[in-house]
Amino acid sequence: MPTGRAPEPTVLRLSIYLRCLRQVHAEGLDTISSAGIQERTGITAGQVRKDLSYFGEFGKPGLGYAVEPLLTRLSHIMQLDRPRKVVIVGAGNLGAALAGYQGLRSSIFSLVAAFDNNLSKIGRPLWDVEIKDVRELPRITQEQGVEIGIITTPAEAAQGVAELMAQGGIRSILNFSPTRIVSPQGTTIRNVDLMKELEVICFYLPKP
Amino acid sequence: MPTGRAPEPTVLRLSIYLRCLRQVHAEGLDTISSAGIQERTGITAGQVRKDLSYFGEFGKPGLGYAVEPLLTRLSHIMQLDRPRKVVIVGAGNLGAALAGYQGLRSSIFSLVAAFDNNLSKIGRPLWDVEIKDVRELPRITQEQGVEIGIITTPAEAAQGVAELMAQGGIRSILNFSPTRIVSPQGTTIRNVDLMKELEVICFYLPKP
DNA sequence: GTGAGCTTGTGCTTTCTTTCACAATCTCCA
DNA sequence: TGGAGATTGTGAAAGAAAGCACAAGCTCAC
Ligand SMILES: NC(=O)c1ccc[n+]([C@@H]2O[C@H](COP(=O)([O-])OP(=O)(O)OC[C@H]3O[C@@H](n4cnc5c(N)ncnc54)[C@H](O)[C@@H]3O)[C@@H](O)[C@H]2O)c1
Ligand SMILES: NC(=O)c1ccc[n+]([C@@H]2O[C@H](COP(=O)([O-])OP(=O)(O)OC[C@H]3O[C@@H](n4cnc5c(N)ncnc54)[C@H](O)[C@@H]3O)[C@@H](O)[C@H]2O)c1
Repeated sequence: MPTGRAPEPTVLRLSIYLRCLRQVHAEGLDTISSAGIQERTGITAGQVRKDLSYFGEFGKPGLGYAVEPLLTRLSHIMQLDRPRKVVIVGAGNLGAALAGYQGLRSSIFSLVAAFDNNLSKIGRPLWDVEIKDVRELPRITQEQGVEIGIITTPAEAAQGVAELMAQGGIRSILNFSPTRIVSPQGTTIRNVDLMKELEVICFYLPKP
Repeated sequence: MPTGRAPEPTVLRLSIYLRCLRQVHAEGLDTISSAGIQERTGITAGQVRKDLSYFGEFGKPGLGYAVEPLLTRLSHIMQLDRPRKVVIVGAGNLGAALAGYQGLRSSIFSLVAAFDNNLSKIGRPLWDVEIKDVRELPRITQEQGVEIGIITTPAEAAQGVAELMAQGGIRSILNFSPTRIVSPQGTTIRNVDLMKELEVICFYLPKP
Protein backbone atom coordinates (compact mmCIF):
# COMPACT_ATOMS: atom_id res chain seq x y z
CA MET A 1 0.00 0.00 0.00
CA PRO A 2 1.18 3.58 -0.64
CA THR A 3 2.99 4.31 2.58
CA GLY A 4 4.80 7.59 2.39
CA ARG A 5 6.76 8.50 -0.71
CA ALA A 6 8.58 6.33 -3.21
CA PRO A 7 12.38 6.37 -3.24
CA GLU A 8 14.01 8.11 -6.18
CA PRO A 9 15.44 4.93 -7.72
CA THR A 10 11.89 3.65 -7.91
CA VAL A 11 10.74 6.73 -9.78
CA LEU A 12 13.55 6.30 -12.27
CA ARG A 13 12.43 2.76 -12.90
CA LEU A 14 8.81 3.78 -13.29
CA SER A 15 9.81 5.46 -16.51
CA ILE A 16 11.34 2.21 -17.68
CA TYR A 17 8.22 0.25 -16.83
CA LEU A 18 6.21 2.75 -18.77
CA ARG A 19 8.31 2.28 -21.87
CA CYS A 20 8.10 -1.47 -21.49
CA LEU A 21 4.34 -1.35 -21.09
CA ARG A 22 3.90 0.85 -24.13
CA GLN A 23 5.78 -1.68 -26.17
CA VAL A 24 3.91 -4.63 -24.72
CA HIS A 25 0.67 -2.83 -25.40
CA ALA A 26 1.67 -2.18 -28.97
CA GLU A 27 2.33 -5.88 -29.30
CA GLY A 28 -1.27 -6.47 -28.36
CA LEU A 29 -0.73 -8.27 -25.07
CA ASP A 30 -3.35 -7.71 -22.40
CA THR A 31 -1.44 -8.77 -19.33
CA ILE A 32 2.15 -9.09 -18.22
CA SER A 33 3.69 -10.57 -15.11
CA SER A 34 6.52 -9.11 -13.07
CA ALA A 35 8.63 -11.95 -14.47
CA GLY A 36 7.71 -10.82 -17.98
CA ILE A 37 8.80 -7.29 -17.14
CA GLN A 38 12.06 -8.63 -15.80
CA GLU A 39 12.68 -10.42 -19.07
CA ARG A 40 12.25 -7.25 -21.06
CA THR A 41 13.85 -4.71 -18.79
CA GLY A 42 16.39 -6.63 -16.77
CA ILE A 43 14.83 -5.35 -13.57
CA THR A 44 14.25 -8.09 -11.03
CA ALA A 45 10.67 -9.33 -10.71
CA GLY A 46 10.70 -8.74 -6.97
CA GLN A 47 11.93 -5.23 -7.52
CA VAL A 48 9.16 -4.58 -10.02
CA ARG A 49 6.51 -5.71 -7.57
CA LYS A 50 7.95 -3.69 -4.76
CA ASP A 51 8.22 -0.58 -6.91
CA LEU A 52 4.62 -0.80 -8.04
CA SER A 53 3.44 -1.53 -4.52
CA TYR A 54 4.52 1.94 -3.47
CA PHE A 55 1.64 3.30 -5.47
CA GLY A 56 -1.09 0.74 -5.02
CA GLU A 57 -2.11 -2.79 -5.86
CA PHE A 58 -2.26 -3.16 -9.59
CA GLY A 59 -1.84 -6.86 -10.19
CA LYS A 60 -3.89 -10.00 -9.92
CA PRO A 61 -2.24 -13.04 -8.35
CA GLY A 62 -1.97 -15.89 -10.80
CA LEU A 63 -2.35 -13.58 -13.77
CA GLY A 64 -0.10 -10.56 -13.56
CA TYR A 65 -0.79 -6.94 -14.44
CA ALA A 66 -3.42 -5.77 -16.90
CA VAL A 67 -1.36 -3.76 -19.37
CA GLU A 68 -3.68 -0.96 -20.33
CA PRO A 69 -4.94 -0.04 -16.87
CA LEU A 70 -1.42 -0.13 -15.49
CA LEU A 71 -0.25 2.08 -18.33
CA THR A 72 -2.95 4.56 -17.49
CA ARG A 73 -2.26 4.50 -13.79
CA LEU A 74 1.50 4.86 -14.16
CA SER A 75 1.10 7.68 -16.64
CA HIS A 76 -1.04 9.44 -14.12
CA ILE A 77 1.39 8.84 -11.30
CA MET A 78 4.26 10.16 -13.40
CA GLN A 79 2.06 13.10 -14.38
CA LEU A 80 2.40 12.12 -17.99
CA ASP A 81 -1.30 12.10 -18.63
CA ARG A 82 -1.57 15.60 -19.94
CA PRO A 83 0.50 17.60 -22.41
CA ARG A 84 3.51 19.52 -21.16
CA LYS A 85 5.05 22.44 -22.95
CA VAL A 86 8.81 22.54 -23.31
CA VAL A 87 11.36 25.11 -24.40
CA ILE A 88 15.00 24.69 -25.30
CA VAL A 89 17.61 27.35 -24.63
CA GLY A 90 20.83 27.19 -26.62
CA ALA A 91 20.18 26.43 -30.26
CA GLY A 92 23.55 24.83 -30.90
CA ASN A 93 24.43 21.30 -31.88
CA LEU A 94 22.87 19.52 -28.97
CA GLY A 95 19.92 21.85 -28.75
CA ALA A 96 19.17 21.25 -32.42
CA ALA A 97 19.38 17.48 -32.03
CA LEU A 98 16.99 17.54 -29.11
CA ALA A 99 14.66 19.96 -30.84
CA GLY A 100 14.42 17.57 -33.76
CA TYR A 101 13.77 14.54 -31.63
CA GLN A 102 10.31 13.13 -32.12
CA GLY A 103 10.06 12.19 -28.46
CA LEU A 104 9.65 15.91 -27.88
CA ARG A 105 6.76 16.07 -30.31
CA SER A 106 4.83 13.21 -28.82
CA SER A 107 1.37 13.36 -27.38
CA ILE A 108 2.95 14.18 -24.04
CA PHE A 109 5.55 16.82 -24.78
CA SER A 110 5.38 19.69 -27.18
CA LEU A 111 8.23 21.98 -28.06
CA VAL A 112 6.99 25.53 -28.00
CA ALA A 113 10.10 27.54 -28.79
CA ALA A 114 13.87 27.60 -28.88
CA PHE A 115 15.96 30.48 -27.59
CA ASP A 116 19.47 31.75 -28.15
CA ASN A 117 21.44 34.91 -27.53
CA ASN A 118 23.33 34.81 -30.79
CA LEU A 119 21.93 37.49 -33.07
CA SER A 120 22.76 35.52 -36.18
CA LYS A 121 20.58 32.65 -34.98
CA ILE A 122 17.64 34.63 -33.65
CA GLY A 123 14.77 34.69 -36.10
CA ARG A 124 15.88 31.58 -37.91
CA PRO A 125 13.82 28.41 -37.89
CA LEU A 126 14.90 25.36 -35.93
CA TRP A 127 12.86 22.48 -37.26
CA ASP A 128 9.32 23.70 -36.81
CA VAL A 129 9.87 26.46 -34.29
CA GLU A 130 11.54 29.83 -34.52
CA ILE A 131 14.64 30.70 -32.57
CA LYS A 132 13.78 33.60 -30.31
CA ASP A 133 15.83 36.05 -28.31
CA VAL A 134 16.51 34.58 -24.90
CA ARG A 135 15.52 37.90 -23.33
CA GLU A 136 11.96 37.22 -24.40
CA LEU A 137 11.93 33.91 -22.60
CA PRO A 138 10.18 34.96 -19.38
CA ARG A 139 7.38 36.66 -21.23
CA ILE A 140 6.80 33.86 -23.72
CA THR A 141 6.96 30.98 -21.28
CA GLN A 142 4.69 32.87 -18.93
CA GLU A 143 2.15 33.51 -21.67
CA GLN A 144 2.20 29.99 -22.99
CA GLY A 145 2.27 28.21 -19.66
CA VAL A 146 5.51 26.37 -20.35
CA GLU A 147 6.42 24.00 -17.54
CA ILE A 148 9.71 22.44 -18.62
CA GLY A 149 12.96 24.02 -19.75
CA ILE A 150 15.96 22.39 -21.34
CA ILE A 151 19.36 24.06 -21.11
CA THR A 152 21.87 23.40 -23.87
CA THR A 153 24.01 26.49 -23.60
CA PRO A 154 27.67 26.60 -22.65
CA ALA A 155 28.26 26.12 -18.92
CA GLU A 156 28.90 29.80 -18.22
CA ALA A 157 25.42 30.76 -19.34
CA ALA A 158 23.51 28.02 -17.54
CA GLN A 159 22.92 29.71 -14.21
CA GLY A 160 21.59 32.85 -15.82
CA VAL A 161 19.33 30.90 -18.11
CA ALA A 162 17.95 28.91 -15.18
CA GLU A 163 17.06 32.13 -13.44
CA LEU A 164 15.32 33.48 -16.51
CA MET A 165 13.37 30.25 -16.69
CA ALA A 166 12.31 30.49 -13.08
CA GLN A 167 11.21 34.03 -13.77
CA GLY A 168 9.14 32.73 -16.67
CA GLY A 169 7.28 30.34 -14.42
CA ILE A 170 9.17 27.19 -15.38
CA ARG A 171 9.25 24.69 -12.59
CA SER A 172 11.44 21.88 -13.89
CA ILE A 173 14.73 22.17 -15.72
CA LEU A 174 16.81 19.62 -17.54
CA ASN A 175 20.39 20.86 -17.72
CA PHE A 176 22.83 19.46 -20.26
CA SER A 177 25.65 21.84 -19.57
CA PRO A 178 28.46 20.48 -17.45
CA THR A 179 28.06 22.73 -14.47
CA ARG A 180 26.22 22.89 -11.22
CA ILE A 181 23.25 25.18 -11.19
CA VAL A 182 22.00 26.58 -7.93
CA SER A 183 18.24 26.01 -8.15
CA PRO A 184 16.27 29.19 -8.22
CA GLN A 185 13.55 29.15 -5.59
CA GLY A 186 10.80 26.71 -6.47
CA THR A 187 12.47 24.89 -9.36
CA THR A 188 13.70 21.34 -9.68
CA ILE A 189 16.82 20.70 -11.70
CA ARG A 190 18.05 17.48 -13.22
CA ASN A 191 21.49 17.35 -14.70
CA VAL A 192 22.45 15.18 -17.61
CA ASP A 193 26.18 14.93 -17.81
CA LEU A 194 27.33 13.23 -20.97
CA MET A 195 31.05 13.69 -20.42
CA LYS A 196 30.66 12.13 -17.01
CA GLU A 197 29.21 9.01 -18.58
CA LEU A 198 32.10 8.84 -20.99
CA GLU A 199 34.64 9.22 -18.23
CA VAL A 200 32.97 6.68 -16.01
CA ILE A 201 33.08 4.17 -18.82
CA CYS A 202 36.85 4.53 -18.82
CA PHE A 203 37.03 3.59 -15.19
CA TYR A 204 35.37 0.33 -16.04
CA LEU A 205 37.60 -0.36 -19.01
CA PRO A 206 39.52 -3.57 -18.43
CA LYS A 207 42.70 -2.71 -16.58
CA PRO A 208 45.77 -3.63 -18.60
CA MET B 1 43.16 3.12 2.60
CA PRO B 2 42.16 1.25 -0.57
CA THR B 3 40.14 -1.57 0.97
CA GLY B 4 38.44 -3.57 -1.74
CA ARG B 5 36.59 -1.73 -4.47
CA ALA B 6 34.89 1.63 -4.53
CA PRO B 7 31.10 1.75 -4.75
CA GLU B 8 29.64 2.90 -8.04
CA PRO B 9 28.19 6.15 -6.67
CA THR B 10 31.71 7.05 -5.67
CA VAL B 11 33.03 6.45 -9.17
CA LEU B 12 30.34 8.69 -10.59
CA ARG B 13 31.40 11.43 -8.23
CA LEU B 14 35.05 10.98 -9.09
CA SER B 15 34.27 12.36 -12.50
CA ILE B 16 32.72 15.41 -10.88
CA TYR B 17 35.76 15.96 -8.67
CA LEU B 18 37.92 15.77 -11.73
CA ARG B 19 35.96 18.46 -13.47
CA CYS B 20 36.08 20.60 -10.37
CA LEU B 21 39.82 20.12 -10.02
CA ARG B 22 40.47 21.01 -13.64
CA GLN B 23 38.66 24.24 -13.13
CA VAL B 24 40.36 25.01 -9.85
CA HIS B 25 43.68 24.26 -11.49
CA ALA B 26 42.87 26.59 -14.36
CA GLU B 27 42.15 29.26 -11.79
CA GLY B 28 45.68 28.85 -10.55
CA LEU B 29 44.93 27.52 -7.08
CA ASP B 30 47.42 25.07 -5.63
CA THR B 31 45.33 23.45 -2.94
CA ILE B 32 41.69 22.92 -2.16
CA SER B 33 39.97 21.54 0.91
CA SER B 34 37.07 19.13 0.97
CA ALA B 35 34.98 22.07 2.11
CA GLY B 36 36.11 23.97 -0.97
CA ILE B 37 35.03 21.09 -3.16
CA GLN B 38 31.68 21.03 -1.45
CA GLU B 39 31.22 24.68 -2.23
CA ARG B 40 31.82 24.12 -5.92
CA THR B 41 30.12 20.80 -6.47
CA GLY B 42 27.45 20.59 -3.83
CA ILE B 43 28.86 17.28 -2.64
CA THR B 44 29.26 17.10 1.12
CA ALA B 45 32.79 17.57 2.44
CA GLY B 46 32.57 14.33 4.40
CA GLN B 47 31.45 12.50 1.33
CA VAL B 48 34.35 13.91 -0.63
CA ARG B 49 36.86 12.72 1.92
CA LYS B 50 35.34 9.29 2.15
CA ASP B 51 35.23 8.92 -1.62
CA LEU B 52 38.86 9.85 -2.00
CA SER B 53 39.85 7.61 0.88
CA TYR B 54 38.80 4.58 -1.15
CA PHE B 55 41.80 5.16 -3.33
CA GLY B 56 44.45 6.40 -0.97
CA GLU B 57 45.44 9.29 1.22
CA PHE B 58 45.76 12.37 -0.89
CA GLY B 59 45.31 15.24 1.50
CA LYS B 60 47.27 16.98 4.17
CA PRO B 61 45.51 17.82 7.44
CA GLY B 62 45.33 21.52 8.02
CA LEU B 63 45.89 22.28 4.36
CA GLY B 64 43.67 20.25 2.08
CA TYR B 65 44.47 18.58 -1.20
CA ALA B 66 47.25 19.62 -3.56
CA VAL B 67 45.37 20.24 -6.77
CA GLU B 68 47.80 19.10 -9.42
CA PRO B 69 48.90 15.84 -7.82
CA LEU B 70 45.32 14.93 -7.03
CA LEU B 71 44.33 15.68 -10.60
CA THR B 72 47.04 13.35 -11.81
CA ARG B 73 46.15 10.61 -9.38
CA LEU B 74 42.44 10.76 -10.09
CA SER B 75 43.03 10.80 -13.82
CA HIS B 76 45.08 7.69 -13.40
CA ILE B 77 42.48 5.98 -11.26
CA MET B 78 39.76 6.80 -13.77
CA GLN B 79 42.11 5.58 -16.52
CA LEU B 80 41.92 8.97 -18.14
CA ASP B 81 45.66 9.37 -18.33
CA ARG B 82 46.08 8.10 -21.82
CA PRO B 83 44.20 8.74 -25.06
CA ARG B 84 41.16 6.62 -25.87
CA LYS B 85 39.80 6.10 -29.33
CA VAL B 86 36.07 6.41 -29.83
CA VAL B 87 33.64 5.63 -32.63
CA ILE B 88 30.05 6.68 -33.09
CA VAL B 89 27.49 4.51 -34.82
CA GLY B 90 24.39 6.20 -36.17
CA ALA B 91 25.19 9.45 -37.91
CA GLY B 92 21.82 11.03 -37.30
CA ASN B 93 20.91 14.10 -35.29
CA LEU B 94 22.25 13.01 -31.98
CA GLY B 95 25.26 11.26 -33.46
CA ALA B 96 26.19 14.41 -35.33
CA ALA B 97 25.86 16.57 -32.21
CA LEU B 98 28.09 14.26 -30.23
CA ALA B 99 30.58 13.95 -33.06
CA GLY B 100 30.92 17.71 -33.13
CA TYR B 101 31.37 18.04 -29.42
CA GLN B 102 34.81 19.25 -28.48
CA GLY B 103 34.85 17.07 -25.39
CA LEU B 104 35.32 14.21 -27.79
CA ARG B 105 38.35 15.88 -29.34
CA SER B 106 40.11 16.57 -26.10
CA SER B 107 43.47 15.27 -25.10
CA ILE B 108 41.74 12.24 -23.64
CA PHE B 109 39.26 11.16 -26.27
CA SER B 110 39.63 11.12 -30.00
CA LEU B 111 36.90 10.36 -32.46
CA VAL B 112 38.22 7.97 -35.06
CA ALA B 113 35.22 7.35 -37.26
CA ALA B 114 31.46 7.46 -37.56
CA PHE B 115 29.37 4.66 -39.03
CA ASP B 116 25.94 4.36 -40.54
CA ASN B 117 24.02 1.87 -42.64
CA ASN B 118 22.29 4.46 -44.79
CA LEU B 119 23.88 4.43 -48.22
CA SER B 120 23.18 8.09 -48.80
CA LYS B 121 25.22 8.98 -45.71
CA ILE B 122 28.12 6.61 -46.19
CA GLY B 123 31.13 8.37 -47.68
CA ARG B 124 30.04 11.80 -46.57
CA PRO B 125 32.01 13.78 -44.01
CA LEU B 126 30.74 14.30 -40.49
CA TRP B 127 32.79 17.14 -39.05
CA ASP B 128 36.33 15.92 -39.51
CA VAL B 129 35.72 12.22 -39.99
CA GLU B 130 34.16 10.24 -42.78
CA ILE B 131 30.96 8.27 -42.34
CA LYS B 132 31.76 4.65 -43.03
CA ASP B 133 29.68 1.59 -43.71
CA VAL B 134 28.77 -0.03 -40.43
CA ARG B 135 29.77 -3.40 -41.85
CA GLU B 136 33.35 -2.25 -41.84
CA LEU B 137 33.21 -1.46 -38.16
CA PRO B 138 34.79 -4.63 -36.77
CA ARG B 139 37.74 -4.41 -39.11
CA ILE B 140 38.38 -0.71 -38.58
CA THR B 141 38.02 -0.68 -34.82
CA GLN B 142 40.20 -3.75 -34.59
CA GLU B 143 42.92 -2.17 -36.72
CA GLN B 144 42.84 1.14 -34.91
CA GLY B 145 42.54 -0.22 -31.41
CA VAL B 146 39.30 1.57 -30.64
CA GLU B 147 38.15 1.01 -27.07
CA ILE B 148 34.91 2.93 -26.76
CA GLY B 149 31.78 2.83 -28.87
CA ILE B 150 28.83 5.18 -28.83
CA ILE B 151 25.47 4.01 -30.14
CA THR B 152 23.09 6.61 -31.56
CA THR B 153 21.02 4.44 -33.84
CA PRO B 154 17.31 3.74 -33.51
CA ALA B 155 16.50 1.23 -30.77
CA GLU B 156 15.93 -1.68 -33.14
CA ALA B 157 19.49 -1.54 -34.40
CA ALA B 158 21.22 -1.18 -31.05
CA GLN B 159 21.68 -4.83 -30.12
CA GLY B 160 23.18 -5.68 -33.49
CA VAL B 161 25.52 -2.73 -33.37
CA ALA B 162 26.68 -3.69 -29.88
CA GLU B 163 27.55 -7.13 -31.14
CA LEU B 164 29.49 -5.71 -34.06
CA MET B 165 31.37 -3.52 -31.62
CA ALA B 166 32.22 -6.47 -29.40
CA GLN B 167 33.45 -8.26 -32.48
CA GLY B 168 35.64 -5.29 -33.27
CA GLY B 169 37.31 -5.45 -29.88
CA ILE B 170 35.41 -2.62 -28.23
CA ARG B 171 35.11 -3.10 -24.53
CA SER B 172 32.93 -0.25 -23.37
CA ILE B 173 29.76 1.03 -24.95
CA LEU B 174 27.70 4.12 -24.31
CA ASN B 175 24.18 3.55 -25.56
CA PHE B 176 21.84 6.45 -26.26
CA SER B 177 19.05 4.45 -27.80
CA PRO B 178 16.08 3.80 -25.56
CA THR B 179 16.39 0.06 -25.31
CA ARG B 180 18.05 -2.56 -23.21
CA ILE B 181 21.08 -4.14 -24.76
CA VAL B 182 22.19 -7.55 -23.62
CA SER B 183 25.93 -7.10 -23.14
CA PRO B 184 27.99 -9.17 -25.48
CA GLN B 185 30.56 -11.21 -23.59
CA GLY B 186 33.29 -9.03 -22.18
CA THR B 187 31.73 -5.62 -22.75
CA THR B 188 30.43 -3.02 -20.34
CA ILE B 189 27.41 -1.00 -21.33
CA ARG B 190 26.18 2.27 -19.95
CA ASN B 191 22.84 3.57 -20.99
CA VAL B 192 21.97 7.22 -21.28
CA ASP B 193 18.26 7.62 -21.47
CA LEU B 194 17.24 11.15 -22.27
CA MET B 195 13.52 10.54 -22.48
CA LYS B 196 13.65 8.96 -19.06
CA GLU B 197 15.12 12.13 -17.64
CA LEU B 198 12.36 14.16 -19.21
CA GLU B 199 9.68 11.86 -17.86
CA VAL B 200 11.16 11.78 -14.40
CA ILE B 201 11.14 15.55 -14.33
CA CYS B 202 7.38 15.42 -14.79
CA PHE B 203 7.00 13.26 -11.73
CA TYR B 204 8.62 15.99 -9.72
CA LEU B 205 6.54 18.75 -11.26
CA PRO B 206 4.52 20.44 -8.53
CA LYS B 207 1.27 18.54 -8.12
CA PRO B 208 -1.70 20.76 -8.90
C1' DG C 1 -16.61 -27.20 -8.42
C1' DT C 2 -11.98 -28.25 -7.44
C1' DG C 3 -7.16 -28.61 -7.28
C1' DA C 4 -2.73 -27.72 -9.62
C1' DG C 5 -0.14 -24.03 -10.88
C1' DC C 6 1.09 -19.28 -11.15
C1' DT C 7 1.80 -14.75 -9.47
C1' DT C 8 1.10 -11.04 -6.34
C1' DG C 9 2.09 -8.10 -2.12
C1' DT C 10 4.91 -7.64 1.72
C1' DG C 11 7.53 -8.31 6.17
C1' DC C 12 12.11 -9.59 7.19
C1' DT C 13 17.00 -9.81 6.15
C1' DT C 14 20.96 -8.42 3.92
C1' DT C 15 23.67 -5.28 1.54
C1' DC C 16 25.01 -0.88 0.15
C1' DT C 17 25.54 4.40 1.11
C1' DT C 18 25.68 8.32 3.62
C1' DT C 19 26.29 10.89 7.65
C1' DC C 20 28.53 11.94 11.88
C1' DA C 21 32.04 13.01 14.95
C1' DC C 22 36.66 13.17 16.58
C1' DA C 23 41.60 11.85 17.30
C1' DA C 24 45.51 12.64 14.67
C1' DT C 25 48.16 15.55 11.87
C1' DC C 26 49.90 19.43 9.58
C1' DT C 27 50.57 24.64 8.89
C1' DC C 28 51.90 29.03 9.98
C1' DC C 29 52.57 33.01 12.53
C1' DA C 30 54.35 35.19 16.61
C1' DT D 1 59.91 26.98 18.67
C1' DG D 2 55.24 26.45 20.24
C1' DG D 3 50.52 26.71 20.15
C1' DA D 4 46.19 28.09 17.83
C1' DG D 5 43.65 26.87 14.02
C1' DA D 6 42.41 24.11 10.14
C1' DT D 7 41.53 19.89 7.85
C1' DT D 8 42.17 15.10 7.06
C1' DG D 9 41.04 9.95 7.41
C1' DT D 10 38.02 6.75 9.33
C1' DG D 11 35.40 3.90 12.53
C1' DA D 12 30.79 3.59 14.17
C1' DA D 13 25.84 4.65 13.52
C1' DA D 14 22.05 5.71 10.82
C1' DG D 15 19.52 5.44 6.78
C1' DA D 16 18.18 3.73 2.18
C1' DA D 17 17.64 0.25 -1.16
C1' DA D 18 17.59 -4.44 -2.84
C1' DG D 19 16.87 -9.27 -2.33
C1' DC D 20 14.35 -13.07 -0.38
C1' DA D 21 10.74 -16.06 0.76
C1' DC D 22 6.22 -17.29 1.41
C1' DA D 23 1.22 -16.91 2.69
C1' DA D 24 -2.64 -15.53 0.23
C1' DG D 25 -5.22 -15.14 -3.86
C1' DC D 26 -6.55 -15.82 -8.50
C1' DT D 27 -7.13 -18.73 -12.85
C1' DC D 28 -8.17 -22.28 -15.71
C1' DA D 29 -8.66 -26.88 -17.29
C1' DC D 30 -11.01 -30.76 -16.43
N1 LIG E 1 27.19 18.67 -28.35
C1 LIG E 1 27.23 17.66 -27.54
O1 LIG E 1 27.12 16.55 -27.98
C2 LIG E 1 27.39 17.82 -26.08
C3 LIG E 1 27.79 16.74 -25.31
C4 LIG E 1 27.93 16.89 -23.93
C5 LIG E 1 27.66 18.12 -23.35
N2 LIG E 1 27.29 19.15 -24.11
C6 LIG E 1 27.01 20.43 -23.47
O2 LIG E 1 25.83 20.97 -23.99
C7 LIG E 1 25.97 22.37 -24.13
C8 LIG E 1 25.73 22.74 -25.58
O3 LIG E 1 26.64 22.07 -26.40
P1 LIG E 1 26.67 22.35 -27.94
O4 LIG E 1 27.64 21.42 -28.54
O5 LIG E 1 25.29 22.36 -28.49
O6 LIG E 1 27.28 23.81 -27.99
P2 LIG E 1 27.06 24.91 -29.11
O7 LIG E 1 28.13 25.91 -28.96
O8 LIG E 1 26.86 24.25 -30.42
O9 LIG E 1 25.68 25.58 -28.71
C9 LIG E 1 25.51 26.45 -27.64
C10 LIG E 1 24.45 27.46 -28.02
O10 LIG E 1 24.11 28.24 -26.88
C11 LIG E 1 23.99 29.59 -27.28
N3 LIG E 1 24.16 30.45 -26.12
C12 LIG E 1 25.31 30.84 -25.52
N4 LIG E 1 25.05 31.63 -24.46
C13 LIG E 1 23.72 31.76 -24.40
C14 LIG E 1 22.84 32.47 -23.54
N5 LIG E 1 23.30 33.18 -22.49
N6 LIG E 1 21.52 32.37 -23.76
C15 LIG E 1 21.05 31.64 -24.79
N7 LIG E 1 21.82 30.96 -25.63
C16 LIG E 1 23.15 31.01 -25.44
C17 LIG E 1 25.04 29.76 -28.33
O11 LIG E 1 24.74 30.88 -29.15
C18 LIG E 1 24.95 28.45 -29.08
O12 LIG E 1 23.99 28.51 -30.10
C19 LIG E 1 27.37 22.70 -23.65
O13 LIG E 1 27.29 23.09 -22.31
C20 LIG E 1 28.09 21.41 -23.76
O14 LIG E 1 29.13 21.30 -22.82
C21 LIG E 1 27.14 19.03 -25.47
N1 LIG F 1 17.94 13.18 -31.18
C1 LIG F 1 17.84 13.24 -29.88
O1 LIG F 1 17.93 14.30 -29.32
C2 LIG F 1 17.60 12.02 -29.07
C3 LIG F 1 17.12 12.16 -27.77
C4 LIG F 1 16.91 11.01 -27.01
C5 LIG F 1 17.19 9.77 -27.55
N2 LIG F 1 17.62 9.68 -28.80
C6 LIG F 1 17.89 8.35 -29.33
O2 LIG F 1 19.11 8.36 -30.02
C7 LIG F 1 19.02 7.57 -31.18
C8 LIG F 1 19.34 8.40 -32.39
O3 LIG F 1 18.47 9.50 -32.47
P1 LIG F 1 18.53 10.50 -33.68
O4 LIG F 1 17.56 11.57 -33.42
O5 LIG F 1 19.93 10.87 -33.95
O6 LIG F 1 17.95 9.59 -34.86
P2 LIG F 1 18.26 9.71 -36.41
O7 LIG F 1 17.20 8.98 -37.12
O8 LIG F 1 18.53 11.12 -36.75
O9 LIG F 1 19.64 8.93 -36.58
C9 LIG F 1 19.75 7.55 -36.53
C10 LIG F 1 20.85 7.15 -37.49
O10 LIG F 1 21.14 5.77 -37.33
C11 LIG F 1 21.34 5.19 -38.61
N3 LIG F 1 21.11 3.75 -38.51
C12 LIG F 1 19.95 3.06 -38.47
N4 LIG F 1 20.17 1.76 -38.40
C13 LIG F 1 21.51 1.59 -38.36
C14 LIG F 1 22.35 0.45 -38.29
N5 LIG F 1 21.86 -0.78 -38.19
N6 LIG F 1 23.68 0.65 -38.29
C15 LIG F 1 24.18 1.88 -38.40
N7 LIG F 1 23.45 2.99 -38.45
C16 LIG F 1 22.11 2.85 -38.45
C17 LIG F 1 20.34 5.89 -39.48
O11 LIG F 1 20.71 5.80 -40.83
C18 LIG F 1 20.45 7.32 -38.95
O12 LIG F 1 21.45 8.03 -39.63
C19 LIG F 1 17.61 7.01 -31.21
O13 LIG F 1 17.61 5.75 -30.62
C20 LIG F 1 16.86 7.98 -30.33
O14 LIG F 1 15.76 7.34 -29.71
C21 LIG F 1 17.84 10.78 -29.57
